[in-house]
Amino acid sequence: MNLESKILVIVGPTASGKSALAVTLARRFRGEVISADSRQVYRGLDVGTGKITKKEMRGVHHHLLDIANPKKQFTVAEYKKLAREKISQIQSRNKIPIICGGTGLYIDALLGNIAIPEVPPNLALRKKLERKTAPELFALLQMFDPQRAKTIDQHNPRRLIRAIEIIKAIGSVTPSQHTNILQNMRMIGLILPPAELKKKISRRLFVRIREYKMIQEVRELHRKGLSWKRMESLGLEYRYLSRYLRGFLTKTEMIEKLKTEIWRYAKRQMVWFKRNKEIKWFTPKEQRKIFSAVQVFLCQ
RNA sequence: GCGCCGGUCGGAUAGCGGCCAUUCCAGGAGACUGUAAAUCUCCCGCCCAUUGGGCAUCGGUGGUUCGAGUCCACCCCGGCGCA
Repeated sequence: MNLESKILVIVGPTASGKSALAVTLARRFRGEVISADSRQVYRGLDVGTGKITKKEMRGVHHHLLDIANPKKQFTVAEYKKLAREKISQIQSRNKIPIICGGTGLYIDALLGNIAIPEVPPNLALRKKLERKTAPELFALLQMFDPQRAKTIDQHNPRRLIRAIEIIKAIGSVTPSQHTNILQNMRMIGLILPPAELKKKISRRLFVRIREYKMIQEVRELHRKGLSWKRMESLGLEYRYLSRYLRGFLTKTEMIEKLKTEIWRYAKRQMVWFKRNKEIKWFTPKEQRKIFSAVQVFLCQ
């Protein structure tokens, strides 16, 4: 096995310290970081997404940040394509790609654990289907593709619509299979006790709000034409800050709501990552252990 | 002191004599085939069980009634009004 083909992946819930670890590992083992974050891809979403700053990068190259217009929807498929390109570019420079992020779907798609049908979103169709109720959509799906209907969540309109969209384009939803799995990679997960993570989340939120930058950022995004509706769909900070700016929530309500919502998000991330048995878990403080794990992996 | 209103699962709330005590928030467990920070599901009084079953419970104590969270009396607590 040659060193160039190895890939490092860092995952974990929000506020667990992934970005800092990625920088440290990149500096130590000659790596470049590829972000795996569905919100940090957007330009202008900085404070709210906790995007790493130039200074924090400490000279390490970072990829797939600020590559998309927030007014337009970025998708997993684009992510996978771009990230695969970045991986080979980095490897051709004889460096180690370090994939780092909290978006489980993006990481699994990139690694090849989830197959993504080659069917782009069909906005017109979606708009039409959105008027239907979940039972109606499910009935349609049962008619078109009974196979897929068996495994889908029949209460989830978004999934049902996507399935129908695929069927309209290519006839049926092919059974999911592992495709093109990336070899030679090591997954490192950062985890800390719930109480500690909660505390970190609150503290970080408090700082971002106190320094006023986050509220300014959201106000500015809206001034530049990012609709409130779009903010809602971006979730968390953008959703609740926009509700605050529109006067639906007081500042205190907004902060409380955000704290609990971010915590719930962190739990969802954990649920996703926990089922991946390849991830080796560490606490952020176990840096030495992480170093030696990486060392061993790179030398084998 | 008098009058009015209210006291229901951690918080808020529905319930106007009988059928499973409702809904929201918070809490917990999960799902995930191009929106994934999104979207969706389940649990959330106690005990046992595989479906299910058993026992509680609506501030307190009595009462009316075949039957009471719901009606009555008194008491306790909170709010408002009048003194």
